Amino acid sequence: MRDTAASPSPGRPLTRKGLADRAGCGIETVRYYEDAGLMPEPDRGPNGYRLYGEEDVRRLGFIGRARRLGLTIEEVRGLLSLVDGERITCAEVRETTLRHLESVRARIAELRRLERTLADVSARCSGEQVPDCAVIDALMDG
Amino acid sequence: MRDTAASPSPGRPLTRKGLADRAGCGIETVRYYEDAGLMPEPDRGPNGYRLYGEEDVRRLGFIGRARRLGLTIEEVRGLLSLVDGERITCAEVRETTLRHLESVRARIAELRRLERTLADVSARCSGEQVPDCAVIDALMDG
DNA sequence: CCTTGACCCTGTAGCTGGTGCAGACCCTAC
DNA sequence: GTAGGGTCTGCACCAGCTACAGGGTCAAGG
Repeated sequence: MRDTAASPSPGRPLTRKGLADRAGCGIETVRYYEDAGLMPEPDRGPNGYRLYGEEDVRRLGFIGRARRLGLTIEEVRGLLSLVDGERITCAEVRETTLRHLESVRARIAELRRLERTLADVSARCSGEQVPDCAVIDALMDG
Repeated sequence: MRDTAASPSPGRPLTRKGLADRAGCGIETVRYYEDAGLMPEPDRGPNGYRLYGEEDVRRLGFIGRARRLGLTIEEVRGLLSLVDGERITCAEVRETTLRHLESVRARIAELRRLERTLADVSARCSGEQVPDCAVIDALMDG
């Protein structure tokens, strides 16, 4: 792992909201990822408050970016276990990524078929104020 | 509504499974749509069994096709209330359809951006058995 | 007549990926 | 001292189903 120029972990620890803000997610989401085992159990202050460091910001950012790329929680968990285990290889990561790329392409193809159907069906619709519609007929008698 | 050449409603009523099979969905789904108010409360036989007719087959088929086109339950409910109210106009249906078409196109555009990002990121991946991966770096330090 | 197996009924819990709320505590500033 | 923010926990909720438990019913076969 490359080190960022920022301060190392226990400079001044972040609260849950601080972490959430830094990573651009909600505080409940942090807890959810913790429950789901994607984020480790953090240290606690004397008042029981969670304390986070820069590592957590990076990790939560990783999760967020992966999720925004559409990876499932399980896929993210897989990548994180590679990272955590230090036994990460580029080949393994590539496999997850390409598999996901395939599924994205499949979803695009599916949506394009859908788009055509919707365009076709709505083109047959006169759009007038009449109680008779080709869309409804198509759906009812399809 | 156009009449189909099939037998009218109470020829020999269908059971829940019969209806589900005809419409190509599971029997639990039928109950779910009933609870959700998309399907009407059916008549019951003396044993309390639900009894369905051809109208129900058509309606459930309508719901299934609309769902397969990606309409939400709420959108389907909207269309059905137009159908039920008999005050259906082509213009109203067209509006739902076009709005949905827009959202499908937006999803396609979003997925295409995603596809490019994934393709880019995986192209930077050597795919070798080395403990260092451009994908992970991109996600960690993005 | 009895059993087997398929079906039906209801209520309820689970799934994914969070979001939000209640009720309690804590901490800081004014 | 009190107002406001923050934090803690546990829980319920969203879509859109799916599945299971624990019972009842029914038709066919032996």
